[in-house]
Amino acid sequence: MQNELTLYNTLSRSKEKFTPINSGMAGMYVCGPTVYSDVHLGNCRTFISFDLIYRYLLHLGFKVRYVRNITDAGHLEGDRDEGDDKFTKKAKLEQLEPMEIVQKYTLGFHDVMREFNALPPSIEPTATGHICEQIEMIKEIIANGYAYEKNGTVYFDVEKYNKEFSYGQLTNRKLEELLEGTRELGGQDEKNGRLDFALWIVAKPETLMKWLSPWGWGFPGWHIECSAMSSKYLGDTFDIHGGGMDLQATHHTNEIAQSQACNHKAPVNYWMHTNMLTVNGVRMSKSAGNGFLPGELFTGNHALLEKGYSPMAVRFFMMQTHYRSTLDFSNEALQASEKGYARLMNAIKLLDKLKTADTSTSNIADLKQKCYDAMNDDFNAPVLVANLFEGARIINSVNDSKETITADDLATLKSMMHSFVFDVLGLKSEQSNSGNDTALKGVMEVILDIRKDAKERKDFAASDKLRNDLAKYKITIKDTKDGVTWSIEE
RNA sequence: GGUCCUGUGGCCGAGCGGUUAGGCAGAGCUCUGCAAAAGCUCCUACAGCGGUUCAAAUCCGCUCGGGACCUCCA
Repeated sequence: MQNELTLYNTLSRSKEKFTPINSGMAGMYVCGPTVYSDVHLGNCRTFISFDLIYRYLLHLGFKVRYVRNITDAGHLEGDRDEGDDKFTKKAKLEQLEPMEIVQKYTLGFHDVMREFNALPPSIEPTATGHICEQIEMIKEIIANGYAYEKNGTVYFDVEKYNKEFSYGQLTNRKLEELLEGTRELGGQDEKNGRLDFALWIVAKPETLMKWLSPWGWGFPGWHIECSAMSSKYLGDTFDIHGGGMDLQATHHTNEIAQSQACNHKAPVNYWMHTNMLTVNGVRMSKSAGNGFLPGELFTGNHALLEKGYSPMAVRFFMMQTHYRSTLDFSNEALQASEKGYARLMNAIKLLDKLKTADTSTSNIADLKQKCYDAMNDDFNAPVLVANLFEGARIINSVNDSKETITADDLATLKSMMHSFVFDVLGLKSEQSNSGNDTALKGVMEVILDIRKDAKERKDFAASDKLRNDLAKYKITIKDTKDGVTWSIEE
């Protein structure tokens, strides 16, 4: 669509024109959640950012295969490749089977994504469903000489790999620098090198989630699942790999090393990283204990929240910040978004009621182009939103007969507003269902009729009482030139 | 200690060499019985100090803040 899509590639640290491997198609892999606890809002931001990217690629007409995994195995608590995996630990805590933990939090994750109106990915593979692929990949890496086995655990040999490839390329660091920042190996460590990481981890007698491998019973290391599943579904080299910025230095660095060591090819053309959500300037994270659960945000049931915010208000809040900038949470900012979102949606509702004229006072084609320019510039949603507000302004002005619009321009404006707001930004109307209730509609008609009579008699005390009483039930009455309207606030 | 990012009006947040970003809040006006909504107008900022340039929020240097990663985290 008008001009080309560019995106910021972490590999080159610059914006690049997006050229897919296969014309008209796009393969995208995004690191999904580890389902051992509830997703917090910070996690959601990443997935909502990539939902925007997915939606825009679809809007541009790309045939997109979007793969987002579910990590449901392995993933140790520390960096020492020992102890329980996160699922076993949580299972013991909640007295459930590990797979019950997985099921519980996977369902919770899907519920939250649905609330945020995030499209489901094309494929959502699980680590436990791809143990064979991971074992095969590890075997290949060992065969190629980049990994070694010690007592049932397989380690990736980072220093050997670095002799031929650049291990720190994603974060622009040299191996010597990385080694300096790592602690010395303790006496009990069996790894050869300080930076070596586990591909496969030996099971202990009490380990609950384990599989039989050529190296005995064990479970996969965290990084190998993404390498195995991305190459299975998208090929040895694919277009876009995304994830949160916190995964860049370790997880994605190791993914590149694994895939390169296995397939002798760079796995990804464009690496995209989304920035963190912060609270009072500090990153929201599970370990910092400053995260909210989406449910707490919707209900307002949290010490930091003054009130509840609807999923769409929150989504809109996120869309007003670029995905590579940190987004700082605050009640004030969220309330501003809530109002701005309502303003935008109200304008869209007016689109169907506008009267057309022989001339247009605004350049709609130009505005539409600006929307594309914003999104083509590394998915700049905040600028898109600014342009959509310009659209809202035009709609309101035409509605007030302060400006005019031709039928053709109105059709363009309408399709532009709808496709960008609903399809690309992924917003949806939060109109209460009760508004469609025929009984309620009837009652409102009767009430408004009574009020109309009162107003005609200049009995404003009576008409105001009706309006104020209805307000208690969050029903808003507006007297406009063309008559009375009513709506229910969520 | 190392690798980076960042500091924009009351708040959030784009811009990254020459234009009013935008939203919210605030003030005034128009419309209205009033209210709400909407429109118009106003509030015109870029941490500090130097430098480059015809021109800097935007590039360079220094100073002072804030943050991330280097250890599990989206």
